[in-house]
Amino acid sequence: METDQLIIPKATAKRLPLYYRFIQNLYQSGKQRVSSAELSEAVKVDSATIRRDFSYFGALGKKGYGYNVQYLLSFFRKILNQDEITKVALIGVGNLGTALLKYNFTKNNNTKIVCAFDANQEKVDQKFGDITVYPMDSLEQILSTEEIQVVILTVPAPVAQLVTDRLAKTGIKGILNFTPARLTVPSNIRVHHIDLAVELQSFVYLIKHYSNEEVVVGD
Amino acid sequence: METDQLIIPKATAKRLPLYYRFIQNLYQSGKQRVSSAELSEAVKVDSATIRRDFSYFGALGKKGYGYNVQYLLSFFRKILNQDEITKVALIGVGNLGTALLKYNFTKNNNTKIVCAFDANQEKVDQKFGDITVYPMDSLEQILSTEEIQVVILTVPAPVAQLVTDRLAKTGIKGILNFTPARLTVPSNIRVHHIDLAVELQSFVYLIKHYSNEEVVVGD
DNA sequence: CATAGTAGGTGAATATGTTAACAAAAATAA
DNA sequence: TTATTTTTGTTAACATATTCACCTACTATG
Repeated sequence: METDQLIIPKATAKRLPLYYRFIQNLYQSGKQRVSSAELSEAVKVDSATIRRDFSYFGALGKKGYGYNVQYLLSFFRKILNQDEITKVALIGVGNLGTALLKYNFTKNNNTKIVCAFDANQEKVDQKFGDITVYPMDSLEQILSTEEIQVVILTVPAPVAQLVTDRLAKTGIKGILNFTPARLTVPSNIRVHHIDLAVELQSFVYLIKHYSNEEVVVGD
Repeated sequence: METDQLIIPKATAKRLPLYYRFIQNLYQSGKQRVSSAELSEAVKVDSATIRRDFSYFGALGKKGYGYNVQYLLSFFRKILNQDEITKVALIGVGNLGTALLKYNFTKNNNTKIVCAFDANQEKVDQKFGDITVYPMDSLEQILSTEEIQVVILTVPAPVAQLVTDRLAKTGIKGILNFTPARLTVPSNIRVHHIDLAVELQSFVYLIKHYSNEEVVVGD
């Protein structure tokens, strides 16, 4: 919440959860130490990039040895706020929304979808595990009482901006937008687009127009 | 398919489908011309970036006028191969897989999921529109006869690499990987990861650690 | 036809990200 | 202990991407 003094490059920040997950696996499998080379093999990120990423947080490893798995794990847990769960709401319980509700984000993760909203009366009051679907009327009220900061938006594209305008008046900090709409938001709200059609289409473009110089993994 | 002479920066390539979709909207709404500033407002990409992106394809616009919508549209249609549909297969008809099957990619899009696969006998032979679910046994055979080049992978993480190894022996060119597994593939196959848990978690990290210097949209 | 205004294309500056290469330090082996 | 190997952390080179700022060409107007 506090404006951190230590600013990590965005590209690095995006890889942190990936590192965290893999370090967890290592720990669970009983491994004591790991080198940047091994990690690289597993997460498909260049080992120099991994060392550079880690080095933003100081000297986490030991020369000639590598990184201590348990130490790394506890360090990343702190960095990624794993102890404090971030509450998330999901708006739009359609096909994708439902899939995300059933997706167990909390596993290996500090985020949890705690409530959902839908305009369709038939979907209201449905339950997905311990998540209840509420009517759109109650949006502002519940977001406020639940103190929700992040919203996953999976509504139909034509209403995306309308819903966003309502969200803009709440205490929301970020919108993870799965709709194709490019949202207009006030500057205190951050938007991250995951546009599945664009992802698929640009992937196809890449495949058709670039000879395989090299295996490209990740973004 | 041919090793294109004209190589566009990857960052630009990823934005092309976005531009295309918006130009389509403009065209359908009867607009004749558009400036990079207007486009910028709509797709939330800096206008200079848009002009630079377009300029890789030559001079598409006219100074003092902007871009002709119809011309842009037909140009991008060609660029993005909109006339030839790319066949896609989906493997793993779980929650997310099902959502993607119901997602109408073909609308505004040159890609179509033509078949699906699942290991669960109960899901085999189900129909989603005109898409049939086949058993995993028939994977290689159907991918080959359907001449499929791109696969969407939505299987459970523990079997992702196993399925990938089978895919590696087919004529597949690309895997759109929605599983958390980081796949090992031969160099003739391209992988693009969309890791929803990582996306959510790194988004939360961003929100918590970066003061809102500016609204950040997109990747 | 002249003039004011608009808006694309692009060189140059800046910003961001990745990677090779290597010195230093620690681990390991002999 | 000493030599050898391993592996980090980091400098410097490189690669990619974004943005500014401006020139130029065209449009629109009177």
